[in-house]
Amino acid sequence: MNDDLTVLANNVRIACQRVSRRVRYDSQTALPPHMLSVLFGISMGAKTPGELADAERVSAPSMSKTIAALADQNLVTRSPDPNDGRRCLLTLTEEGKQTLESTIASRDSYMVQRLEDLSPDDRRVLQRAADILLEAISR
Amino acid sequence: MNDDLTVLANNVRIACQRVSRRVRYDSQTALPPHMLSVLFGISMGAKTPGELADAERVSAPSMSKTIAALADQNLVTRSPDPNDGRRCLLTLTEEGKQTLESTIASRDSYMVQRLEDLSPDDRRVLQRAADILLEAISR
DNA sequence: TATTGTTATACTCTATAACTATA
DNA sequence: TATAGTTATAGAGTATAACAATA
Repeated sequence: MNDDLTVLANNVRIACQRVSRRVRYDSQTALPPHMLSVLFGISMGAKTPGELADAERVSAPSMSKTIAALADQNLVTRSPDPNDGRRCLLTLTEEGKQTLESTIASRDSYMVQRLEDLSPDDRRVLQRAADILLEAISR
Repeated sequence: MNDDLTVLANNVRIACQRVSRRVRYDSQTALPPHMLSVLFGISMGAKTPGELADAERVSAPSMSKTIAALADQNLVTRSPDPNDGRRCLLTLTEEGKQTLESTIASRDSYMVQRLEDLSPDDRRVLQRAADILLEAISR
């Protein structure tokens, strides 16, 4: 039917997965991935454990445990929701923000090293590709 | 210093990680990721548990266990290396090949759906970007 | 003696089931 | 009665340490 598109899809998928893997493996992380994802989720606006469990596709008890661990390390604060006593509201501590920032910086620094020898033209291609991909997977 | 490059690196990284995540979450997989990685590793030429442990950045005992599980499910065969009695040589069974193929097909099918509405121009951009990225991370 | 792979044991992350508190 | 979150318990996956077999 449409083999060209399948080939493209495969190439794009492989490239994205390899980049992700290298970023994960080769850059410094102070925390395991599931904890970082939660910090990132909160920084992106998630407020409750339930929201985060849905977003991370993880069970509610798993998220409880992860959040408890983050709270133990003083990276996240839990406070009761004044409007709904069943809920709790999550915020990043200063330490949590810093941990997240330094992880992002380390990952970006890895990517910068990979991209710094590219021509201006190649950089434009990558920037456009990033935009196209984010648009394509958000539809 | 070079903020433009940092911004580009961040955008590219985010796009790749989101694509990877969506592929993992939204496509059908018959096996957990670590098992699939091993099947893929063997299909790409890895021959021994040690090679795979290095490639996957996993301990030797973990790899032993994963391979044992794959052998139990008749997806991989272990046979003694005739030239070195300490080693064992791994091969995919027919069932292992099929499992890998169907997973790849499912992932590519997910990507095809995401990309099928793109213009020819956008597709060219993605193809070039995939090439650029693979080259950049292999240096 | 060094290397390849496995077994023994323990820790982490995850899940389902059961529980508490609130709506 | 339903919902948000936690606690109890168990099942994967991983790691380090100790071991067996071969180089």
